[in-house]
Amino acid sequence: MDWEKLPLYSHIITNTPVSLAKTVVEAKEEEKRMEKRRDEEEGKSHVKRGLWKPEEDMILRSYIETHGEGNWADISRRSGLKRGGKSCRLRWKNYLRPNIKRGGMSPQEQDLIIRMHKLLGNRWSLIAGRLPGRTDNEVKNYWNTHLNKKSNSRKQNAPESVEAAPLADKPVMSTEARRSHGEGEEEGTTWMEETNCFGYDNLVFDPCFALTDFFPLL
DNA sequence: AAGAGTTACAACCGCCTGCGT
DNA sequence: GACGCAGGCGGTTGTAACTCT
Repeated sequence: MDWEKLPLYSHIITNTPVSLAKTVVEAKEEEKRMEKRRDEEEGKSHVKRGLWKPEEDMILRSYIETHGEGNWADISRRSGLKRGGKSCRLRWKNYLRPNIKRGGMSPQEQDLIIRMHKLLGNRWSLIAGRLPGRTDNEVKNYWNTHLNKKSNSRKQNAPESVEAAPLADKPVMSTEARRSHGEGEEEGTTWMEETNCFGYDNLVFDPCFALTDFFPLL
């Protein structure tokens, strides 16, 4: 139990006055603020923010290509980029990584996102994991800007849900897209494939797609 | 042409978890 | 068990690009 986060309760058990418990939290926050200010004054805090420049992308990409991923704080230090480790990781993961698919979502992808979201809620990384080349950030953004409205309007206008729509009406992936998603490379069928509960020939049914994705406690 | 409003998406922030010490 | 650190995640914000008036 983190008593510092529960000053109102901690004082009951430990006989610590509320004011004192609060002071501990406030003191820590003040300490953090002071430290930040000191860093800024000393010029230590020169972490760059905002949009990434092409030169920065190039540096990060070439560094990771030679040294590999992992230890992002180290990468940000050693590559000479004045970016935080987290920022480097995010930029690589969402933008620079190979096999990132950019551009608009296909109707299949859109529909899959809607269905997965219905099943999983805002578990963006899990949803993105079923969309090859798409990142959680991209899926999340796409949902917030496009599909959220769409799904709301569907709820209002159409009494029958997406699930109720006949599977035969669903668009089918192009041969090109199938190939790029590795169709024919796996042998055997999964439970998901057999039941084909999403109504697509491919896209989500990779061998790693387990029931535990939906029900992690199983 | 220009300013206001809207949209799309890149990036940041804070919290949580897992792991090593 | 406590602590610190790194990485991952979802929510939120910032901003460039676009559209409307």
